[in-house]
Amino acid sequence: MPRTSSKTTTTPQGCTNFKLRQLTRRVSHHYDHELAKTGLKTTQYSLLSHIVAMGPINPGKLAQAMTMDASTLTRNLKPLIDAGWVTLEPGVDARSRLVVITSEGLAMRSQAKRHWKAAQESLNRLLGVEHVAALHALLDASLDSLSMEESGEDNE
Amino acid sequence: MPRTSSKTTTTPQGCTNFKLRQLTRRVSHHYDHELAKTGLKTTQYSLLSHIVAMGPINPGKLAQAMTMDASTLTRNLKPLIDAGWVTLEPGVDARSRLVVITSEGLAMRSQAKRHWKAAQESLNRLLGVEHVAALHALLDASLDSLSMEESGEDNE
DNA sequence: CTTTTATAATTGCATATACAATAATTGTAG
DNA sequence: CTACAATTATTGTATATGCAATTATAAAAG
Repeated sequence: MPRTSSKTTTTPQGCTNFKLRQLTRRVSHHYDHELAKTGLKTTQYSLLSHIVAMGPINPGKLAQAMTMDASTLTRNLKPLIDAGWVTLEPGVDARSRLVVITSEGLAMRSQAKRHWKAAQESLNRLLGVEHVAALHALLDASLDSLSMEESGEDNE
Repeated sequence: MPRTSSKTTTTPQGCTNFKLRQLTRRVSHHYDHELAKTGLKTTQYSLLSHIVAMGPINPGKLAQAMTMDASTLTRNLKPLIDAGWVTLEPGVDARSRLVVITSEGLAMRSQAKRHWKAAQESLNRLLGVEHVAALHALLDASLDSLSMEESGEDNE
């Protein structure tokens, strides 16, 4: 007879990567709809927030903290610099730099934060706060597990 | 006294969108590392798989099924067409088209599937199968909830 | 039959993303 | 001090992503 045990029958179906990308598309759409009122993309809001929180910081460090490639960060900064929300200052070296928020950047982020909050709260309502909390926990745990990996697989 | 109830204290912290994008970057990196051996990006593998599964299909329908903008699909098809894995055939109308897999496309997808499987299984090991199953369930449920929304907010 | 409206896909524009290669600088071995 | 190695950021190239506008066709209205 077919196995009907209550445990260990949980082989994941489908592709984790596709599911993640698919949901990311929808969720980004949700936030963007709200943040559009400020002229910021959701990705730009995240970047701006990290700069505010992590203060003057090297591009490399910031990229690492946000889990993105350094070259991606360089390019994502450009619209923010062009808009005058952020500046690139000299660092301790002649090779290193410092990403610095401007007062306009602070004002923009403060305004955008209200819209972000609205988007987050309406998402909480749509999915249920418990659901979102559980999702956050799984996402954070997954990220941690994958960060371990990266450090310890130089076996060649 | 501060509230210490075991329930309803679960207000989600942080930004769902950022967490999703962050994990998506890492997970895509994981799959890409494995799929690179085939010359396919993970996104291309997903697209190819959907075309195989959904047979000759209109671009619009395919985009909808994959939760992506039609214009995104148009452009994502280009590399696959250039590589000869897919063709664009005339549809029932002179305006509609059909996305069709080629024999080379089938062969490529079959080869790539092995690498996808390896990537998925190593992810399962890294995160734990129970963990991945739970994540899938949450991602699927979230997507469903957000799909409802879209249909029913035409109040103007 | 012509004008208007709806449908299907694509193109223009802008951003997001990363790998490989490069530039610029600093550090180190000899 | 100089040749080589390591560090930090950027640029070249290619794909991923979506909104707004456009093209092309079909359907509906009059």
